[in-house]
Amino acid sequence: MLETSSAATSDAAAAARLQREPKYWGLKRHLLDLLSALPPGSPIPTERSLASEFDVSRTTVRQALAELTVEGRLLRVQGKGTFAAEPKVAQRLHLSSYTEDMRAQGREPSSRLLEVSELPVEAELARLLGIRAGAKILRLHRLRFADGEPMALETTHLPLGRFRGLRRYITSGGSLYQVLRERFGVELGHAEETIETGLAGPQEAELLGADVGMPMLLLSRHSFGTDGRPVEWVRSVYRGDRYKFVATLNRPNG
Amino acid sequence: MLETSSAATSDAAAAARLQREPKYWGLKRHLLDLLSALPPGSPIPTERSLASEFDVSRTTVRQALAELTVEGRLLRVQGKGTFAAEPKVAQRLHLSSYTEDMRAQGREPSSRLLEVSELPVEAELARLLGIRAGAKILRLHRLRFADGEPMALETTHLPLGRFRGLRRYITSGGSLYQVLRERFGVELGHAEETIETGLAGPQEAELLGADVGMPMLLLSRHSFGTDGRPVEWVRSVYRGDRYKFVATLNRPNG
DNA sequence: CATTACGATTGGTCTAGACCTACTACGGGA
DNA sequence: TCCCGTAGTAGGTCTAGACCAATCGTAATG
Repeated sequence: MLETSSAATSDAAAAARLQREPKYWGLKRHLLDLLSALPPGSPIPTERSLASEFDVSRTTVRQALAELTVEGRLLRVQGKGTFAAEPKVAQRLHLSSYTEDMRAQGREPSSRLLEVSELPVEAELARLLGIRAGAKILRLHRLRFADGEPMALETTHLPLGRFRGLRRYITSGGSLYQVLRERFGVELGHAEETIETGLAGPQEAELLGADVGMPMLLLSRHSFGTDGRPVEWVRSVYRGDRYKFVATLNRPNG
Repeated sequence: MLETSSAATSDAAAAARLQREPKYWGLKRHLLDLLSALPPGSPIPTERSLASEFDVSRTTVRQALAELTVEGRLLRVQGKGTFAAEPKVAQRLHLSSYTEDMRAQGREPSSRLLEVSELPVEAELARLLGIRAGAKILRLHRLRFADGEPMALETTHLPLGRFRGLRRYITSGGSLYQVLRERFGVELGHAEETIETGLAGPQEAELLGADVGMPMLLLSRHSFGTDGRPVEWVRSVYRGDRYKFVATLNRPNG
C-alpha cells in the first residue's frame, strides 16, 4: 500500500536506512578517503559546497566535519576554511622530560608562563600535598609549545610552606625542577600520573588554539620527593588531536 | 539608527553575545550544576522539556547534551532518556594486569572472545612483528568487562610462524599470556604503549554500548619477549567516558 | 605608498519542524 | 494468568534557512 507513496530519493535513503548508515557516516567515509590522499594543510571543500555536492543539509555536513575534527583529522578555521590536519606528536610518559622529548623528535620546545599566584589551598588538594587546608600554595599556569605551536596547558600546585620565597625564583622559560633542586635541595623521587579524556573548555581552547569541545588528553601528575613527601600536583591539558603519550613498560598487562 | 530595529529578546541575546557565550554553554553550565547534586543514574529532563524550559531549540539542547555525554557526565539511551553517568574506572598502566586492576577496585573482570582468525599480515604490521609481509598471523578480538559492563575492545595480532597451533589453545575466558608461557615457553619482557584519543565508530560503539562519536582512549601495545623478539601487537579501544589510565613513574618529567 | 573600508566567503550558532527508531506501560485477547 | 499489540515518549537524524563572526582580497582614500 505504501510503496508508491514516497518517491524518487527514497530508494537510496531506504537502502542506507537498512544498512543503518546515517548520511553523515557516508560523507565521513568519503572525506576519510579524500584525506588519505591529501598532504597536511591541504584545504578541503567548504561546508556549503559539500552540502550541495552530496545533496544534504549543511547541518549534516557539519556533523561529519565535527567528528573528523574531533578525531584530529581536520583543522577548522573560521573565515578561512577546513584543512587536513597534521599527524600527532608523541610524548614519552616517563624517564624523559617534555624538553628532551620534543628535541628527540626534531621539534623546538618552549614554554610561556601565563600566571603565578599564591592562594589558600582547598581540602582535596591539601590532602594531596600533605598540608593543612587553607595553607598557602603557589600556582603556576604554563603553556607548552612545540615549534611555536601551543601543545599543552599546565597548572602546577606547590606547597609554599616548604618552599618559601619560591615565587622569586620562578622565571618564564626556566625549569621549575631545577629551582627546586638548586634552591631547596629537593630531588624528585617518583610520581603517579593519570591519563583520561576530556573536552576543551573556552579557556583551554583559546590558549591552545583549538576548538571548544575538542577531546583533550588530561594528565594529572602527583610528584613526590626522594623522601616520599609530596612536592607538587599538576593538571595538564594536552591537545588530543596533536598528541599521544608513549610509555615503555617492563611487564605488560595480562 | 539600528537600536530599535530588533526587539524583546535581544537584550539577553546581546548580553550573552558580548560575553561571547553561546546559549548552549549556559545550558551546559546549568546542567553541570544540576549534575553535581545528582547521584549517578538519576534521570535528567528530556531534550524537549529542556528546550521549552530554556526557550531554545532542541538542536541547541542537543549540542549541550552531546558535549556533556562526550565528557562522560551523561548517559543517553534512545527511547529511555538521559541520565547522570558513573565516575570513571582507573586502569593501571604497568606492572599489573587488567584482571588484577579490576579486582583491586572491587570490580569483577571478565572477557568475551569475539573472533579468532588467521590471515596474511600487511606491510606495517609485518615490520612490527618482525616477520615477512604476507606471512600468517592470528588475530583475536576480545571484549573486556568490569562488573558485566563492557569497558574495552582489544584486537591482538600474533605471528603464527612462531606459535604454530596457537589457535587450538585459545579459550574464551583464558589468559593468552598463560598459553604463550606454558605452551610455547615465551615469557614477555617489555612493551611499548601509546595512548591517544579517538572517536568511537559504529562497531566499537555497538560492542561497548557507547555512542558513535564518543571519545575513546586508544591504547596500542607492542610487546616483546625476554629474548627481545616481538610477540604481539595490540590495539585496544577503551571507553573514554568510563576509563582512565594510571602510571607510576620513577622519575617525573622536567 | 600606506591605510582604511567594504564586500565576499568561510565556519559558528540557532531555529522550527519533520520523520525515524527504541523503549515502556497499558490494555485486550488467548 | 500470560502474552502481545499499540500508543506515547524518549533520543537520533535531517532539512532549509537565518544571522553572526572571522578572514581576506580589493578598491577607495589619505
